[in-house]
Amino acid sequence: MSAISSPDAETRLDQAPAADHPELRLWLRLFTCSTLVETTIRRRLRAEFGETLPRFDLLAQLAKVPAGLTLSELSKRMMVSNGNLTALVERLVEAGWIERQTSTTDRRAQVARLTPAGRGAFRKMAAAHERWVVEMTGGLAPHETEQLMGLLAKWKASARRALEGETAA
Amino acid sequence: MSAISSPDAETRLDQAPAADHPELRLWLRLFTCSTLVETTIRRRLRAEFGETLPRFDLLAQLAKVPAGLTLSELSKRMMVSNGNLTALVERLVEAGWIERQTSTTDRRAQVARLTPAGRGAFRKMAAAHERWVVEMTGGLAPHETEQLMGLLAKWKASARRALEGETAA
DNA sequence: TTCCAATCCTTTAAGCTTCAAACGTCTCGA
DNA sequence: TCGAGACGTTTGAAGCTTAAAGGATTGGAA
Repeated sequence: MSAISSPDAETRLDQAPAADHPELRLWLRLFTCSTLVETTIRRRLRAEFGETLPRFDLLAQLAKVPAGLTLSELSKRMMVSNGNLTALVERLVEAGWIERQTSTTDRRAQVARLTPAGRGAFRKMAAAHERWVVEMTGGLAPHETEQLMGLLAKWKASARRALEGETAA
Repeated sequence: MSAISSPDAETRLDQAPAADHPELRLWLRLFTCSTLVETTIRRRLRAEFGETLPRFDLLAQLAKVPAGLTLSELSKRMMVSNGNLTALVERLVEAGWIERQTSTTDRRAQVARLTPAGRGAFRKMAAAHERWVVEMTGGLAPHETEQLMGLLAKWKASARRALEGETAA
């Protein structure tokens, strides 16, 4: 996480801002926002629950699907690579938060599922997590939240469109 | 941070709304946006230049300050921990992109500075980086970009306010 | 001057992350 | 029914990340 800067081809010594493209400034600002909130959540999760964000995220995904999810499905939803999950799941199994077993219908697939202990632990964390997010977003009026949702949706669509046919290029 | 590593055609990530607080949905959407753009930049940096985002980010910071920066100053600007920089700087020195020397005024401090080779390499990457960002933001009209900038600024301020006196709590 | 707290950096341990390669399993068509 | 290719997962190498502990240096107070 970091503050990505701009080309700044001339490396002016005087004024820092530099007349970057508005798109670049927007990306930088989004990134800063995201990092700020994410870092805070990460730090508090560690301090108050001794957990990491990836672990919390995995529990959250499973909490939504009592029947469990395959690792592939999990990796898609969490937007991380497949290889990433193997160790993460392993650690959560060790902790007793989740259980893992080979799918009954496809012996290639591993299905992960919350244990009762895991569900309980997650509930406490989720409540705190929600408090934190609400607190950090408190400065926005409802209509602003609404507006932001719309604009971000548009951006997301735009970015995805730009990604289509990437390999074809 | 990536799920897009293999362009699997379909990306049905947004599933059940789950009637959460609007703040939670907003945070989730911001995070998705940020991850989407970041992952793309990361992947392309690797594919086209064989570089990572942290390395690019560090070069970008130094490109703005020809006289160089101490590692502490760098860690603040990049929003990463101090310990993080030691190895990162070491690798960039090895690559020949930057040079490092003990500060002449404070023998505790290490000052990092771009080499000419590093500056050249950075310029090429920065140009591509800017193209990518502009491309992904292309779907937004100028007035929408403006609006988004304002709302994100407000959010950032709100989050920072929530963080004040965190230790005092 | 002497001493001590603050500052700067490095090291360490643990965990997260990716990509690429490898392995087992499944599906489907010949 | 057999084989090719697709799919789900694991492994390995490399790098990023943090918190915490430790060493060097500085600057100011007694």
